Amino acid sequence: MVRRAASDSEGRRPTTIRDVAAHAGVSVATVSRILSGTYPSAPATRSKVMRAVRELDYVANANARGLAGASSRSVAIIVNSVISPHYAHVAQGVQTQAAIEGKLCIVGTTGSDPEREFATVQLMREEHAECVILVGNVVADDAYRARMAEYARALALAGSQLVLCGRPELGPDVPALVVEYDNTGGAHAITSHLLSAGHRRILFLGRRDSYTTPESRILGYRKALADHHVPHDPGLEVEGRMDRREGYRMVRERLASGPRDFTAVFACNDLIAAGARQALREHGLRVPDDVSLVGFDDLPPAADIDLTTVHVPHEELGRTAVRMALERVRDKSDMAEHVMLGTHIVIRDSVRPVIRTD
Amino acid sequence: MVRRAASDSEGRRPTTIRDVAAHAGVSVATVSRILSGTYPSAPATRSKVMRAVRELDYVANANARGLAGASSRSVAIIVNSVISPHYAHVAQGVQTQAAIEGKLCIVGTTGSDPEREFATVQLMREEHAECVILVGNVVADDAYRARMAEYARALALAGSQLVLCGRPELGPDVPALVVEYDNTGGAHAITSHLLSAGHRRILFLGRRDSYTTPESRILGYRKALADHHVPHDPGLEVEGRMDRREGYRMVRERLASGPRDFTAVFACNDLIAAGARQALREHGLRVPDDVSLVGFDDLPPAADIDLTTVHVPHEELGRTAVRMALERVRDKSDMAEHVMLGTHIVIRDSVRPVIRTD
DNA sequence: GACCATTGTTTAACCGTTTACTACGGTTTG
DNA sequence: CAAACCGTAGTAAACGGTTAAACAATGGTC
Repeated sequence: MVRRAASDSEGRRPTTIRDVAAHAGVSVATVSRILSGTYPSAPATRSKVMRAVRELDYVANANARGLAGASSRSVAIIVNSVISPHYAHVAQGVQTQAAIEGKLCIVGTTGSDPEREFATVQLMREEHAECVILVGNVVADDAYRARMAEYARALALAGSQLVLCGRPELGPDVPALVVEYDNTGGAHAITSHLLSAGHRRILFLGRRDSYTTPESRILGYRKALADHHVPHDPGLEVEGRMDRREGYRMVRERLASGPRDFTAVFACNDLIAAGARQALREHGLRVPDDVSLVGFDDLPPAADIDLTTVHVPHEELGRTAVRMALERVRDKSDMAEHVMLGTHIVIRDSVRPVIRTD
Repeated sequence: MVRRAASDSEGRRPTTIRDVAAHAGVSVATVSRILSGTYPSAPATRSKVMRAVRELDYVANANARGLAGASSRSVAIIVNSVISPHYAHVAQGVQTQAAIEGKLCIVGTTGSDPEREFATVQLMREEHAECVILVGNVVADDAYRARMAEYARALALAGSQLVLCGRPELGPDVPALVVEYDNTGGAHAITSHLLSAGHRRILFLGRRDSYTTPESRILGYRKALADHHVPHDPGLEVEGRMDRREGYRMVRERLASGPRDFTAVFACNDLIAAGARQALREHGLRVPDDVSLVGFDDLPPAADIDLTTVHVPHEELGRTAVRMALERVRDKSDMAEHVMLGTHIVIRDSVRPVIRTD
């Protein structure tokens, strides 16, 4: 079996604050106070202690520190997957802000499995993270909401704070912060952009009922149509998941099934747009000359394919989530509980005015 | 607004193991043992305890648990940036394996700043992570190596384990695991692929100076040339950073500066290849008809542009790093300390046999 | 009916910090 | 001149678990 007996496993055990105190000839409390810098101390004592720390290569034990009441130093973020650019960029923002605040970042992934999401939140609760940031869209049925609301309360009770990042709130009395971005507004703006260019039949790719993100985007699309008095044809809303392959599939199937009945495509995100673009090309249709194409997200690949799209402030989303949560936890102030960050369209070269053939 | 006033901030403090014990009518020790499942217990007691846990919504305090000697539950990973696909994929592997082993994952980012890297390792030491995985290439001068070697020793002393992932080892007596992949072999293979297609003048795009990854890739390139008895022209090795923009720049400048003197391009990674491809196209050169193009990494964008490239087992890299480190920490066995994962070329549609014009 | 092995539980000693209290010289102050 | 104050530093009690060792209950054996 494993021996971790004090005898052999480690010739020396790691240095503790006691060792430092002894080495510097002061008390443990003094060392603690000097290291946390939260107390006046005589310069002489201070330098004695610092020297001891250096000589013994001492680092504090985060567990002990956390136990003894000092607030934990960590921020938790839970995402579907680390390799999705969308989540990665939000995570980057979280990282950045966490680093600024001197915290470190615990990451959990769920693979889009609600059960794993719950389990991960629980883990973060064990870990006493200062806040738990849940990012990304999700199927939001009532059972889910109710259960997550419980978790939010449990976190609050433990002095932590749940943050919903890029997803709608759980309910009126749930102690959770919400940092959203304007999906509907962005979709409205970019649809209007197409409409202003004269497009009337705009294919929407990526409809998925009950997923919050595509749902609010499609709302913006419909509203823009209505505002421009363009009749809404539900047949133009194609259903599919939010990845490149699906974008390819949706357009390919659409083109195979009959004559082209649209002049522009609004892909629910840039990945879908990339796939759609490929399918269009393979069908001999050039973007933007033959078909206009827009996306949503403005992640790096969008620039690569000159895609006009909606910019989502991913990193700012992450940073804001951390900032708000920490202020909340620190001051217990009555700060905003719901923030909506703006989106705006980024015009590149994937839209052309429609040429009226009639 | 929400009231979180200090007075009632916590009407109840979070549940402790003592509360559970009282509620179940057993001792604290019994609860602890039943929860960690590391001790026989009567079914009746067990169910009493579990019920109490459920009723009180108890979760253990990770800090206390970590303090009391049970090994920590976390794995640390340090990367340059979360939004780089390369790192993201390795991180995904780390996440996956960590989840399997029931650990969670602390992530630190360095922004390629060695100083921040050191600081982050130190933080992970405080945090008592079971292992610290350092991923990505780095300028590896002697001073850096020596200092990192010290950190490796400090970690080992504390029962943790440094893992270098995708970078060369620090030195002979440094207690650090190394999980690499075969950069040189991959570069050799794909260069040979081009050579077999008849290409003789192959432009190499990437950085040469002291960064470990491009350095070992260029070595494979040169060796393949030598093996095929093709004269090596240093003028074909173009210098630039490892991103898309630079790939674009390098090719553009090259084409602007004189007649095209190459038939194929070996981009040091897929991003460079994507940029190069765009520059080629803008210059009226089609891939692969006019110019063959290969990359390195095999990340998703490569498939999008039909790029023949070298597959790097990113996720496996991460998984292996965690697996090895944990076995090491557990058994203190004399396992392999240095693993080299294989790479292989993935043939898509970006290479054509050269048409001899002479 | 005393003895023993087995099983299940409790007692108590840590783990390494933080943080009230407290102590103590030396100034001010009333 | 005693009292209040100030800046530092020490003492010791948490913090919430784990775990070795002690202990009680149980049933089987001679």
